[in-house]
Amino acid sequence: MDADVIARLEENGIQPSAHRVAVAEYILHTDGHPSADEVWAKVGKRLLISRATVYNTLNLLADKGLIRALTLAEGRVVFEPKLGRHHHFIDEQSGVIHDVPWEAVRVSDVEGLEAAGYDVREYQVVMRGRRREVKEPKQTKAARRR
Amino acid sequence: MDADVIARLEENGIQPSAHRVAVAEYILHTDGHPSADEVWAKVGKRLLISRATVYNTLNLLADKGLIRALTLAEGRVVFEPKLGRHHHFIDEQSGVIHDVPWEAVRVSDVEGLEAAGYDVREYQVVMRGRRREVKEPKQTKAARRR
DNA sequence: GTTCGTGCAAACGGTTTGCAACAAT
DNA sequence: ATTGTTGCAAACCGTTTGCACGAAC
Repeated sequence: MDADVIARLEENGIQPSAHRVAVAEYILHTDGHPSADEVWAKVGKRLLISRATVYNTLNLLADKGLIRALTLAEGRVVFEPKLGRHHHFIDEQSGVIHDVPWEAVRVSDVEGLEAAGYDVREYQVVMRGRRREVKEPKQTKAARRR
Repeated sequence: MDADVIARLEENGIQPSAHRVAVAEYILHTDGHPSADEVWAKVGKRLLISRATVYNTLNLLADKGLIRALTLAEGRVVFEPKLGRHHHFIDEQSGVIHDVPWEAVRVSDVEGLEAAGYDVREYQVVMRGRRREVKEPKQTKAARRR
């Protein structure tokens, strides 16, 4: 169950302690964008773990590139398992962040900024608005995934 | 000098007290992206003003749509005078935010997300990387403006 | 017994809030 | 007098840090 998670930790030079594995298991398998406190609330149900350990572990995972830290909404950092490039859509009412597939939006001419002195290492489109209900669960799911 | 600023405040139903005019004058004329504390440091040199008043005023201006609050970097909110649409480039070393002209990058197919249940009200491209020095000041300036 | 990870509580930094003083109408 | 604005300090909240305990090699 956590064999693959342990493997990933070790590959990245992280000692797979029980606590770290628990945090990593949760954050690597979520498709949401939980804050550190939310991770703590969830993982803390299964074993005794302090906020500090959760924060430290998440930062460690982020440093090693296993997950990504996002600061899109105000006042808090959220984490997501690092899966390829994608864009983000933020529901203005609920604050919920949705992943938008890379191919769903096309961005062009970013290379053109090179000449103006901008070495763009990464970029994404950040969208804000409202999320509507959609009839077909297939569509919704496909858009939500990745 | 502050006649136009006062006018803009009144147009938006904001009573133009001396303190509010001072804050508004500063934030509306900057082309940077100062945090509330930075605004306080600057405005505080000219008149006695408390942090609370600066924070309250900036939030008020943001609520009324005169300026925009951004949370791109972690741990702090920065403000910018609301001038049309543009993108943002964040220097990963310094944290400095640069405005990138709307036309410099083209984004297409955002409308296509409508069908997937996303009512996109606004969007922008957020880029991260490193800012290089550029020989021609003309180029640099043009890219930085707006 | 040295090294590393953890829990706890305190510290921290940016932001907000409560409240009494103070305009201005 | 009522209404709204300000300064100050305290509260707040997410996050980090210091430290002593404990497990593992």
